Amino acid sequence: MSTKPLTSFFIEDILSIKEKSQCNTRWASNQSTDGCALWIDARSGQVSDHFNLQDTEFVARKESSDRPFDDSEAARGFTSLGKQKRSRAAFTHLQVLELEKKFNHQKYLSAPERSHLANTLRLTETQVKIWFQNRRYKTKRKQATELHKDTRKSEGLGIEDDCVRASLFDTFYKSYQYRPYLCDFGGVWRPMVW
DNA sequence: GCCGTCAAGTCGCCTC
DNA sequence: GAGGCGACTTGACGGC
Repeated sequence: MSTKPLTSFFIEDILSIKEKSQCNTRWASNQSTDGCALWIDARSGQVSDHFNLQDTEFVARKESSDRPFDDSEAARGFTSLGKQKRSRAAFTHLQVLELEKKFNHQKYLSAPERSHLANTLRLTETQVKIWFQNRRYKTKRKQATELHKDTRKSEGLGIEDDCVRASLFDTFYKSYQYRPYLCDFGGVWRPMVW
């Protein structure tokens, strides 16, 4: 594998990817304009070979090589009790990046959009669906935590508007839950202000 | 060893 | 009844 010096451009990208995705720090990627990507060891600062985005096998080989793999039962996906081990797919940084980009643009996908994204990222439609489901729930939980913090901060100061607004949003959210495609938040996902 | 993260599993609900 | 949703829970994994 050839290596190239790390430019400041890539350092910035690695930092932003690390902050955004909170994935492990070993590999970060940057898509270049010619549809290829550079894979960078974030610890050593070395850049790997240029490879085409379609070559996801490269990614799989690279990531699986990070872990020792032997012929034991565990390596074949079985526990000592003979039960099949549950697998946990780790999406590549590039996949997460694209999913995040799409999520920032729209919080719900139609079936064709999901299918297209799944094909583009070489994931299954179910994986894309579950990723969006989990991502929405994560966002909601984060918002709830922050609201709870704000509420505690403003307690006793007569600041109740936010709570009223949150309550209205909650009502809207519940009615919107099963009709997700009827509403477009216009890019930024936040509580609606009536 | 504990803890946080995250993909996937489960359950109950809703729409069509 | 199928398929999608939110609201959890579970289990694998990595960081400390």
